[in-house]
This record gives sequence, C-alpha cells and structure tokens, in this order.
Amino acid sequence: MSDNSRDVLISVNLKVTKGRRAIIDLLASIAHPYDIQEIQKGLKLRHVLLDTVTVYRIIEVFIQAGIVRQIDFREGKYRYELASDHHHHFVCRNCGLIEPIHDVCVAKEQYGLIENTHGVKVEDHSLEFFGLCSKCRS
Amino acid sequence: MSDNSRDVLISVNLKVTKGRRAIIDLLASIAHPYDIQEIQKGLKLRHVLLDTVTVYRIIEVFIQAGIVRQIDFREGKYRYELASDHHHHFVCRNCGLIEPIHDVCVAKEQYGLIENTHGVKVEDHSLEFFGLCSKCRS
DNA sequence: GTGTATGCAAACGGTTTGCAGAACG
DNA sequence: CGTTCTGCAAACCGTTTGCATACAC
Repeated sequence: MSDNSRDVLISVNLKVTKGRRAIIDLLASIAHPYDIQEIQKGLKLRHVLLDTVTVYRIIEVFIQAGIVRQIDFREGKYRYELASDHHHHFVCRNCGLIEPIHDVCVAKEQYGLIENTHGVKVEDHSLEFFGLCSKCRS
Repeated sequence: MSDNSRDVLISVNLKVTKGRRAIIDLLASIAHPYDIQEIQKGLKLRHVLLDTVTVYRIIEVFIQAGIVRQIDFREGKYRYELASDHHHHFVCRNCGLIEPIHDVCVAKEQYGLIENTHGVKVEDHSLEFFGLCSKCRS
C-alpha cells in the first residue's frame, strides 16, 4: 500500500484504516470512474475485503473531505474518481464506453460570471458529454 | 390542454394521449426540473391521474424522441425538463435550491474539438454547477 | 381491428440505517 | 480507553418488468 494514501488521509484529518488506504490507491490507479461494485471487486483483487456498506461509507467520507468526486453517466448509479485529477468524460450511449476528455475545462471559467450574476458561491460542477463512439458510429 | 402539446407529439410521430399531453403542458410551465413524483403530483393538481409507471414510460419515450432532457443533481434520482429550452443549473448543496443558469453555453462550443480529437459523435452533454446559494453563504 | 399505451403487482438494483463488535489514535 | 470505523441484516427508494385491459389511429 502506497505512502501516498496515508499522507492524503492525514492531510484531510481522517483516520488511517486499511480500507480507506486501499480505496485511495485503487482510485489512483484507474483510467475511468468506478462504481461501488467495481471498487469492491477491485479491492478484492488486491486482497482487501470490504463490505459494500463500508465502501459506501468511505466514499461518502471522501466526498465530504473533498478528495473524491461523484459522477453521473445516466446509468442510474454513481461513479467515483479522485478529485485531484480534474477532467471530464465522453460516454457512448450505445456501448457505454467511457473516454476521459483532458482538454481545457471551459466550465470553471464561468464560475466568476455565475457568482456575480446570481449571488452564489460555486464550488464544483459536472460536465459530461454523451454520444456515439467511433465504433458505434459505423 | 394546450394545442401546443398535440402539435409537439405529432411532430415527433408519437400517439396523442391525455397523459402525454398533460406532461408536456406541465413541463412547459415549471421553473426548474421536476422528478417523477413531482410530475405525478403536478398532474394530479391538474386532475390528470397517471400511474407512476406510466409517468416513467412517457418520460422514457419523450427522452428517446428528444423532447425531454434527463438531469442529475446528485440527489440519487433524475429530474426532467423540456429539451427545447437549453440551459443549465446551479444547485445549492445545503438547501437544494435550484437556479437556472441562462448564460451562453460554453460546452457546445467544444463538440467539434472533442469529435476531432477522439473520433466520436457528440450529441448531448450535462453541465450543472454546485455550491452555496446566497442565503446559505451567510 | 391492430398495435400501442396504460394500470396494477411484483421484482430489481443501488443506497441508507441500526446495532453490535473491532480497530484507530 | 474512548471514539470512530466496520460488518451484518434489514429496510428504503427510485426504477423496471410482465401481463391483462383500454385506447389511439
């Protein structure tokens, strides 16, 4: 288990447990957001057995601490990824392929405008693109 | 019931039924997206009684037809609004207030770039902002 | 008349809650 | 050692499915 996971937890004042460290390591290693089941199975491959409920609770704590982001791909469930690595996704509506979009985020540039116009404080946003992947186009 | 609802249904080749017309009229009248329960209750106030399942099925048909958009505010359920009126939303993470954001949509401008870079066809996107509303800031 | 839309009952999947025991600091 | 985290069982809620009846075209 990486030293990084311990450091991350300490930096946000969370207790260091085996499950929490393993989830941070797992999320740091994946190419696209995982749902709760995938996280649990990924942990199992790493010989870390956590109850589904525990995974939910750890993820919830991580979201509150701001180190994990909750993502919706219109599947009727959420996916999760580390918040540190800000980017968006393209989701194929036919085969479900998920592709990270690493281009400049244009949404953040709008925060100031929205805050001034509406008197709110913007902290986060969701931005996902939907359509057909190259395979499903043909 | 408005003539508009009949016209909309005919224009997308859907059968004209009382429930479908009522849902279109309802969605055309609301200031922010409704969830399934709110739609059903809103219909009840208009003396249109539809089973929950029927509301789900009508909404599903409308999404396929492209006249309704599905929206996620990280509540564990979806909300719906007419697709004709493209805009985004600000959601207060404390009190749940929903505010429409009518500024220019910067996400659509990215479609071409993403399509060229990733070889996909972008058809739609989600873009919602989260934070604290003016009341909850203080 | 034919095919689709609706209502009802039941199932389903993701998520949350309560409580007792285990582990962190 | 006190507080927090975890596991287990059960409940919860949004959503989907199967089938019989009613309605649109």
